[in-house]
Amino acid sequence: MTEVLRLLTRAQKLLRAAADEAMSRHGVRVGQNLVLEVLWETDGLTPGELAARLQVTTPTVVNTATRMEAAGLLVRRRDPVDGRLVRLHLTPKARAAQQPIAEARRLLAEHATATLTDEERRHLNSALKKIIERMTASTPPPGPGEDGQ
Amino acid sequence: MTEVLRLLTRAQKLLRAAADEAMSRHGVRVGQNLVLEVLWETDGLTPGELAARLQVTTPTVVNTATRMEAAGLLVRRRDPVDGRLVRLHLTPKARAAQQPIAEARRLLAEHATATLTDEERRHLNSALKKIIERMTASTPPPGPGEDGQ
DNA sequence: AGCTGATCATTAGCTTGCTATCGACTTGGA
DNA sequence: TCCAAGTCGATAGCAAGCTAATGATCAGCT
Repeated sequence: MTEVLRLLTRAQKLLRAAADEAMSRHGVRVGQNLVLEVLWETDGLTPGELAARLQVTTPTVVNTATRMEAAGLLVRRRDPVDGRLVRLHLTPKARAAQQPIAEARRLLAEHATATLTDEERRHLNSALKKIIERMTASTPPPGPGEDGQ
Repeated sequence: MTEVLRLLTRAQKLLRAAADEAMSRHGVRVGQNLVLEVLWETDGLTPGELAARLQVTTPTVVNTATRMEAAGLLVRRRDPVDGRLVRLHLTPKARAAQQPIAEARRLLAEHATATLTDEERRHLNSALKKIIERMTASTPPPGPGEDGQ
């Protein structure tokens, strides 16, 4: 019964490691990749906005942004209107990486699911969505004695 | 196409967070839980053996073991025959936690997949297994231009 | 017996997540 | 106008993963 937890953990770890290796060939680590994907779409977001979109805490984005700034992938600019805000802007270097990184990610997904049929892929996606919905909806932690039925 | 990567990451993160919260109620963090599950079965393993079973690197086990030792969950004992080896032995405290922790894990898995049919669960498990097999078998990183067909 | 190479665990240092706290800035009410 | 409360980003510190380098011990060969 708890098998699915182990399988999910293992699969995700393998995929993450493969993604990190692939991204690293383009000078981007696996966590930074997600920030890039959002900023490619909408440049100049604040750390808080980014965190909300990535479903991650603000400190995580702040730290990642610091590393990316050091790597020359983005710059911080203070918002001229509201001095509390910081806006994250991609550099040309980050834009240049868009194509190859998106392609690498596509290839990885294709490779990982290469032995699945289209139907199996659909089933997998829908099952994961159900789990996600179940875990986010009200999030009642299953304590001993109560059953989230 | 890359949707499945996002879904897997998100689902695993939600499950890990829920597991961490549940385990923490019994004085065990989510990474330590895995060490416990192996040592409940086979006490006195070395860090290297544990790492191999958990599919994790030795330093990860060493660091986790240090935290668990500080938490009073296990003790290190030098192997009397081979002085290079360290054997990890669970304390009574760790054994006492076995029942509730295993139960919490079972409840979590049940809760997470509560909205899936038995068939969907089987499909999910088999799809994850296929992905794991695909990613471990020879592990050809999909570089640009070549296709792991 | 003694040295060399292999095999362990450990340490150092990194990324990526988290929570809790701090400091700066804005805003609304007195 | 000015102070209090709220809202941001940044920092500190922890867990858990990784790689690379260190250090201790064992084993095999001369």
